[in-house]
Amino acid sequence: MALREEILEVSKDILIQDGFSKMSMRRIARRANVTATSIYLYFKNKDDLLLALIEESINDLKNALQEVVDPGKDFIQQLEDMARAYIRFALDHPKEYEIIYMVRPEEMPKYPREKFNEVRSAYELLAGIISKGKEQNLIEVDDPLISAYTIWAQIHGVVSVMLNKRLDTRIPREKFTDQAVDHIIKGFIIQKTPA
Amino acid sequence: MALREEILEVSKDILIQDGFSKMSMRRIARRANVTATSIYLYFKNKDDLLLALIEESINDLKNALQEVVDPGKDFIQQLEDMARAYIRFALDHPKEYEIIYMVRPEEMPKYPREKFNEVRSAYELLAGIISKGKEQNLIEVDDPLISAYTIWAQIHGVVSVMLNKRLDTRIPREKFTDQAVDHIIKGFIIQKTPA
DNA sequence: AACAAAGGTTAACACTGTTAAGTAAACAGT
DNA sequence: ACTGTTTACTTAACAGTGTTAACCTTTGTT
Repeated sequence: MALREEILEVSKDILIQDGFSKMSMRRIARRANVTATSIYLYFKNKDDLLLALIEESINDLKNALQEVVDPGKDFIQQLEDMARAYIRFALDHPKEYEIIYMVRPEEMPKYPREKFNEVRSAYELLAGIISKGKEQNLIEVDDPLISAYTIWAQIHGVVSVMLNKRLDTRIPREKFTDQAVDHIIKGFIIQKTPA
Repeated sequence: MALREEILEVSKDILIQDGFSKMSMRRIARRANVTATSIYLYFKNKDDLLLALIEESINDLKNALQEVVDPGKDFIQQLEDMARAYIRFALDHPKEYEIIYMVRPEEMPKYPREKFNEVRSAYELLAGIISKGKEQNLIEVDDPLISAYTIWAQIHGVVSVMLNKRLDTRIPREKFTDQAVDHIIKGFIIQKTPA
């Protein structure tokens, strides 16, 4: 059973150091001092292995977010903290973040629905915060879950543009993230004092 | 020279119908009634071919956006039209949209910088609209280009969550996009009348 | 007629994911 | 102590991959 963990570790190393295209069964096996076929004793196929890696990464992200949650803080501050934690995680562990969104679902129809529930719990972390804001009438929200997804999606977009190096070189990263976070949050807040 | 176009067309067909993993040089060649090596007469390698496909898709997206631009319309309406046109394009041509963001830059360091300039022109389409809003003091903007990227990123995130089937099944797609567009735009607008 | 370029081809190399079949060691039951 | 079975792995093979070097034809030019 130790080999399973070894395979996961080696796979992740290769993925991070050498890139996705270099992550072949034989290469993984070689670095784990077994043959490629041994991997199939612990994973149904390559997709299944990839899935396990995705799961790990999702958990890491979830933990990074969980760490930053502080119910004592002001509501808007909480939203901002989470957004920034998310962005920081993605920029600090770009490969790990990429893994999460790497699966092209059309090519992986076997992707088990229930696996996504672990991501869901992260959404619900955010939805919880939003619900509180709603109670305090600080925020204009219909369904907190939808709002959580909306915020999530927007942040993911911001991050993904940066990770894919799609950002104009003339734009400083920090200014971009600052403005993005600012706008995303403002999109939800009820502004009581017009500028 | 006609073969080059034939290859592009066949490649796109395979990519859309059979998925990325099935898009092999030999399969493309077979369907174009040539041998795989012939492709190398027109494209340096597979990445180069993929790049050409990306370029095509970007242009299609750009055209879809261009169609919707109408300077006669109200500024906020223009923003919304563009956002909706973008989302519609992505949802109507998911594979084509995916192609645009398919490149994993780490694995494709040869990606020529200047190619991105064509995307840039699309950003500048958006930046132009934003500039007008700034002049009219309808919008709170520092640098229109940054804002254009921010909006773009947010919309991309929204779209990408849906395309990757990451959206909670309990959430109706339309409600999600409506709310997303609403919030993204509101994040930029100076609200004069608090609710 | 001779030469060169254009537009292809065949054969091969070193890889890929995956499967069927085999092996060798550890353990369990009688 | 002899079976039988399970566990953990290996070897060999299949069909496919991207890519290159070398080789043909056909076409056009001088």
